[in-house]
Amino acid sequence: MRLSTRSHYGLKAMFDLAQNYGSGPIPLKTVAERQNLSDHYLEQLIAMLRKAGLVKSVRGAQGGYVLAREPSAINVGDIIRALEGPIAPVYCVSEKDPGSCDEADYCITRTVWARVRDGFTAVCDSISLADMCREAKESHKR
Amino acid sequence: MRLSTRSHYGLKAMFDLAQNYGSGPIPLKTVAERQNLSDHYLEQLIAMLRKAGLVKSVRGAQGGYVLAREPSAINVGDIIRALEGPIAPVYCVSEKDPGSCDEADYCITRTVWARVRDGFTAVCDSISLADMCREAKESHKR
DNA sequence: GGATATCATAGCATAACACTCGGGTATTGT
DNA sequence: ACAATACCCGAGTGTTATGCTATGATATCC
Repeated sequence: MRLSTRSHYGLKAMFDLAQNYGSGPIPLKTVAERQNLSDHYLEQLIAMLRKAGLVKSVRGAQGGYVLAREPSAINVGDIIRALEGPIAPVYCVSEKDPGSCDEADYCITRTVWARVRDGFTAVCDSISLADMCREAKESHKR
Repeated sequence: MRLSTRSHYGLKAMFDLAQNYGSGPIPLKTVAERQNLSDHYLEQLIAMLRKAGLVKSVRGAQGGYVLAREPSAINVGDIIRALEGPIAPVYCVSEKDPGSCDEADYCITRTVWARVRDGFTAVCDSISLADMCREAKESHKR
């Protein structure tokens, strides 16, 4: 099981924006430098996040990106879905468009994959950016 | 999030062997036909399962494959690991060889991926082939 | 010894991934 | 006005994984 680096980088970037939430728009270059990512590549990723309605952009000088909602209202699952598409361990149990499998009715393996998917999404949807910020604060104390 | 078809096909094949557990070795061609898979490709997959110690082979005429252990002692996680390698949403939290990330100590996103991984493995390791056989029997009643 | 199987390796077309590059457009401050 | 800043967009590219197919060798049973 593997996610692409899109999720990896995307979560880093979103976490960065969450930690700076309230300080106005943050230029992408700043995020890329802080998180040690290629800024050109990150641009493509943030475009996906913008189209998914997770971030808002402010163009021009002193512009940048801001979270579209409060950190507590954005969770890891949102980010993964925006960057990797609907969550599906195998195509026939895709979140979106269940996939047309003629064995769907009686296929036992299918129900297994559905449970695997649900276990995965349960975790992803239970962790918000706000949770991560809180955790970061606590780990910094020590 | 996506698994390759290896897991998809592999689970189907292993489930087939589980349902025929106790009837001696099953030739791969039979499994492939029943599960509607390319037998040549399945051969490669079962080789991986054999090397992982999940199935035993009997060569020659009247030969075939048998589960190496009882269906209750083989779970979905075993099969996925055999076919896809160690489970890791992102490289830095791989089950095997955690990956050398210099940010590992303080990286918050890393702890998130670890939780995602654990949620995933918890489900996979909780479903055995025996469970699937039982489920199949019950759904057949109806 | 022939039929039936597993075993092993190589090859190959397609697609996804992880970028880079080169521009264009909007906004701000001077 | 104009330059600097920063978002926006599409095309191109090397690498890797995927999902096969094909060919042949080896072992075992009857």
